[in-house]
Amino acid sequence: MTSSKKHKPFRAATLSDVGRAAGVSAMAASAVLNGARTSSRIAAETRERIIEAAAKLQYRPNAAARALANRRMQTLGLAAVIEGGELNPYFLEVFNGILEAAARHEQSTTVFTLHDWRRDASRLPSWCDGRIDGMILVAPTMTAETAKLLPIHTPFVAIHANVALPNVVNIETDEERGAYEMVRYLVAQGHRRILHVSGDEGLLGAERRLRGYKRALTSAHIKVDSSLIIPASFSGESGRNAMRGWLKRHAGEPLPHAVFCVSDGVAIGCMEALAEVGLRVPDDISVAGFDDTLAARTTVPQLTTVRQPLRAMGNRAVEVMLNCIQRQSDQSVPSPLTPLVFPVDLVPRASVGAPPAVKRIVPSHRAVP
Amino acid sequence: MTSSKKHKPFRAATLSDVGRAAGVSAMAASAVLNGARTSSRIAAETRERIIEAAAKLQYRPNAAARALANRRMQTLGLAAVIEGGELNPYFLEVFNGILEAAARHEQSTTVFTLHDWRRDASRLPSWCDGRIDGMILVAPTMTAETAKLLPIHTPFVAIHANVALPNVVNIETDEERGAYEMVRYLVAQGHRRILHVSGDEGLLGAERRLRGYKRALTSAHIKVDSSLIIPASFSGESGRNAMRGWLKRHAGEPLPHAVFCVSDGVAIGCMEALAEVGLRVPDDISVAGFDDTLAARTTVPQLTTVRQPLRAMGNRAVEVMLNCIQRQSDQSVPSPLTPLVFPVDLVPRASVGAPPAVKRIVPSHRAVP
DNA sequence: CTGAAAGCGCTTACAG
DNA sequence: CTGAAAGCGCTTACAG
Repeated sequence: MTSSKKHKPFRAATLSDVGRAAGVSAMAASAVLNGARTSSRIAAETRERIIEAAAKLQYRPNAAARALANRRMQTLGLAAVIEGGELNPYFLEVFNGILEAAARHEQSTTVFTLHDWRRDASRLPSWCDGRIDGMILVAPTMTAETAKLLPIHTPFVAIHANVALPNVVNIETDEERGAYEMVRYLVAQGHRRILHVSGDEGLLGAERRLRGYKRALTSAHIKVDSSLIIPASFSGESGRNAMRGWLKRHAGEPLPHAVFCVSDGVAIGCMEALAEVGLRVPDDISVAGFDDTLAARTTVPQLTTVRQPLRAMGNRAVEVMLNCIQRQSDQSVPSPLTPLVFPVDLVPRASVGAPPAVKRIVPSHRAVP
Repeated sequence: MTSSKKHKPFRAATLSDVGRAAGVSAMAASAVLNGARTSSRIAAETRERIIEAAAKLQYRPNAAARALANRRMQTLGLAAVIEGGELNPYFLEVFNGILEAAARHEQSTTVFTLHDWRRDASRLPSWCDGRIDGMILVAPTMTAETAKLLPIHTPFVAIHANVALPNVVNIETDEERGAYEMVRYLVAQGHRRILHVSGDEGLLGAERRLRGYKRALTSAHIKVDSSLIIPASFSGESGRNAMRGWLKRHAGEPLPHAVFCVSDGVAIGCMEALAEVGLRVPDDISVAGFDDTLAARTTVPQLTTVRQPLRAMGNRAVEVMLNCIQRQSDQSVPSPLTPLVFPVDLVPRASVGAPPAVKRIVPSHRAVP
């Protein structure tokens, strides 16, 4: 193989290549092509030549070189648990919001997956090695102590942390109120025996939802019955199992009028378990979820749920993050805008009807847009 | 503020810092900490000191600097349309497979979202600027011409491309066989009048499924009746409209025994249209889908469908990609392992029963785990 | 076994 | 208005 024909991998054009092609130095090219500020210093005619040369060579500034010089990768990290046999629509919606806002601000988004927060939180620091400028934690389950070990150079924003994390901007929702309003709504439809399929104990979200459930019952003068509170985790499978288990243990006893589930995923699992034994929703039993993920609209019947503005929260996480990053180099930049606690909304759909005992003609429910 | 107290942003430790702390040069530190090959050259005692210093300083090699020197970012790009109802579960499963394999190979995954392939495919080149080492396209819908414009420096792998893309490794499934087997299965249940609600014309997936449908009928000596093939796109809404339209146009005529839909979304739309006119699935008419998305298990009855090994395909995409990247610098590396066409599986659930005319006692269908 | 040098491709002062 | 220089933090030959 001769030297001139050597089959070395093609390389992308660099600033020097562009400069050479345009008969100027690399930094003149830099000023025109990348430098926002200094670009005006270059003569209009030189400018033209440089831009032309860049187009011809398909010049694209090398991200790694840029990052090294600027100490900014223009990339946001996103750490989450996204697996579990069941698909995780919660994640998808938050994710959409983050990607959307990141793209709007011309940031890339790099996704890091954990199998389990407790076990894998220790891996977070290793990802803060210059490949991202900040890290958004989605539904992290970690102790405040662990959070203190996060590298100081990297800003962190958490959405739905299980506890308020130190050194981290926490973004959350008013889950207790969401649960409260859902249960009040069920009561208003005539339900009194309301089963709650709960989330993992110790998770802030699960506890807030449980608190809302209890408070709503109490305020409606319905006694909280602990046999109507069954544990699950946030997965569809656990919801299915929890519902199956309850049905088995309470065979022959009266059904609950309604089931309020800690999440849509759990609610869908419940609906599967109910379908297995031939129970129709909402004719025989009503089911409600929480989150208003995409899946809530794909079930038949569609799921009554509590909407969290997941997308907007993802958006906000990015904006807060960008703000933190800016402040690293420029302390005069003002702090993130409040509120970081987002309100929630009840979304009535077809999975909740009147209880069988008090069946009556009800207007057909329709999806709220 | 005195100079010594200047509040400049903390910086992560560099190799020089580590070298200084250990009393050696930066490249000695580099050899020990990052260089796999040269590391043996360093005296064991020096080694120790360096490792200790690195630990104390929490040294982490800067990814951007490394990428610049190595021309490898250790990051894979992933381009997909992830919004819009139907596609999401599909995407999530592929995504999981990709993230899983990428993490196993210590690659980051950066996600790029498109609103629409035709419009946004032109943005792909701008992302190939050194921030990723290769790009995986998920369900791209682009012309072969557009694919030719993709930068030559970056390897591309596509999962479920709408047409075989040039300069791209294409990973697909045997959709024709999936459709074939589904229709054979319907025939085996006693169905002969089988309606096919098809997908967008020109999409490879839709055409393959249609071909499988026709081939199965022919092989069962059932004449293909073009009035039993109706067009839709891949959305639930189009399925609902297609089914409604057919029912209206063919009022008074005999119903099909079964409906084979091009996707689960379309099948769900069909089920809604059938429910509207009081037809029960599967008692009056059977319905089958394709994809085995989350939604397939949430309908009542659960949907008989065809499963594609999306997760495994995501895995394979990463492995093929890594192989391509290696071959860029080392041409002696062997080519990707076949096969790149994945088999599919029939998933029988409750939405398919016997046709009304040949109704007989059938064992109760249950969900396949 | 260890260090000084050059380079990856960019940017940011600093000279002319 | 434009260019030569130094540096971002690493790696890879090349000397000692």
